[in-house]
Amino acid sequence: MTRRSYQRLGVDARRSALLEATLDCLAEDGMGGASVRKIADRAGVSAGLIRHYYASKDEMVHEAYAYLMDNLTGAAAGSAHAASEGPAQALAHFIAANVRQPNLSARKVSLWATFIGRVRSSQRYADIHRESYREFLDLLEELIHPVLVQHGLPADPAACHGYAIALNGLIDGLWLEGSLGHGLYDPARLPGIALAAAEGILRLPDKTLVRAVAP
Amino acid sequence: MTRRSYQRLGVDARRSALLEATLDCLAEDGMGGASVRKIADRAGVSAGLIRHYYASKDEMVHEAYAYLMDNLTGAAAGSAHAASEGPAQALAHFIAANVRQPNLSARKVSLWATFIGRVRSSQRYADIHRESYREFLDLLEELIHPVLVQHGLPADPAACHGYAIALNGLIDGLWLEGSLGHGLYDPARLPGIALAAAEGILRLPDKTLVRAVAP
DNA sequence: CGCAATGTTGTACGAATGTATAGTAACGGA
DNA sequence: TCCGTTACTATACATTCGTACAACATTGCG
Repeated sequence: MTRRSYQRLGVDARRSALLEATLDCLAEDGMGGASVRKIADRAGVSAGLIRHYYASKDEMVHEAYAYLMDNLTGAAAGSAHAASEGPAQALAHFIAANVRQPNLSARKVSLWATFIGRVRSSQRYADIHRESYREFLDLLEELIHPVLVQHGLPADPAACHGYAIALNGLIDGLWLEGSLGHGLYDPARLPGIALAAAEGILRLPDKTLVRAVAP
Repeated sequence: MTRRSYQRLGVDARRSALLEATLDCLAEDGMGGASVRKIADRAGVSAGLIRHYYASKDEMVHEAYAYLMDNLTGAAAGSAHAASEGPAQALAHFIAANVRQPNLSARKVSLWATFIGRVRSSQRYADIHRESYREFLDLLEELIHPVLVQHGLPADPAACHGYAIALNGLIDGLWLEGSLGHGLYDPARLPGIALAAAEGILRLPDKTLVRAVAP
C-alpha cells in the first residue's frame, strides 16, 4: 500500500488552513453536511489530522466561528479608522463598509446565520456571539458620540446607547438581506439607503452622512 | 413481541404535529442534530411514519420552514390590522409587534437563522425566503405610504420602497439581537427604540409612532 | 358484525458519522 | 548523514443516519 506524500506545516498555518476549510464546508453544506472528512478533504489533509490540532470537531467549529466574527468586525472597523477626516466621515464609512463588499457576502451571511442558529443551545456559541456583538456595539457608540456633539445634538450615554442599538439593528438587517441577494433590489443601493436611514435615526441634517462617503 | 398501541390521526393534524416536532428539534439541535428518529420521538410516532407523509426528510424540513415564516409574518400583520385607528397606529403596531413577544423569541430566531444559513445553497430554501421577504416588504410599503401622505411628506414609489427596505432592515436586526437575549440590554426597550428610529428614518415628527402604541 | 383500506409500527440495511490508534515519513539539529 | 521528534496518514470501530419494506392494528363503511 502506497502512502500519500505530504508536507509538514507550521502550527499556525495548518490551523488556519483547517479553519478556512471548515468555513468553506459550513457555507456550502451547513452544520449537517460539514463532516470531518469533507473538511479534511478540502484542507488537503487526512481526516485523522483534525484530532491532532483540535480535541474534537466541535472545538474546531467553535474556533471557526470566532475566527469569522473577528474577520467581519475587523474589516468594517478598518474602514472607519482609515477615513479619519472627521467623525461623520468615520461613522459613514463604517456603516457603508458593512453593507458593501467584502462584508456584503452570501458566504459570510450563510456562515453567520448557521452559527447564530446554535447560539441558543450552546454556551460556547453564545459567549462568542455576545462578545462580538458587544464589540460591535461599543465601536458604534464611540463613532456616534462625536458626531452628535459636532452637530449640537443631545449626546448623553443613554441616548448614545439607544442610537447604537438602533443603528446596529439597521446595519445587521440590511447586511443580512443584501447579502442573501434575493434579487428584489440592487444591493448597490444599500449604502445610500443605510446612510440616509442613519441620518434620520440620529436626527442629523440630510446628506450629512451620504456626502461623507461620496468621493 | 408486543406492539405499541397508537391512534390514527387525520392527515392535517398529523402533518402539523410532525412539522411542530421538526421545528422543536431544529430549534434545539440545529440541522445537524435533528434526525428523523428524534423528530418522530418528539411527535410521539415511529420513525417510519415520516416517510408516509413526506417523500423525504428534506421535504418535511422545507415545509417546516414555510410553516414557520407564515406564522411569523402572520402574527405581525395581525397586529397591524387589529389597530385600525389610523395609518400611524397601524404602522406603529406592526413595528412594535415584531420586536415584542410572541415574535421576539429565542426559539423562533434560532429556527429562522438555521434556515437562512441554507438559503444560499438550496433553491428550495431560497424560494421560500424570497417569497416571505417580499411579502414582508410589500406589507411594510403599504403601511408606510399613507403615513407619509398624512404628514405631507414625499411618498413617491421609489422613496417608499427605500424606506421599506430600511425599516425592514431595522426591524429584522432588532428582532434578531433582541430575541437572542444576550443580556446586554433590556428587550423591553426595543419597541421604544424601534419606533423612535422609524420616526427618524421616515422623517416623521418626534413621538408620532411612539405615541401611537402607548395606551 | 366483518371486511377492506390504510395509517402506523418495527426491523433491516448500507452509507456516513466522530473518534481512537497504530504506524509512517518529513523535517531539524547534531 | 543519521536520528529522534512529531506532524501526518490510514485503518478500524461503534454509533447514528436516511430510507425501504413487510407485518400489523385501527378505523370507517357495508
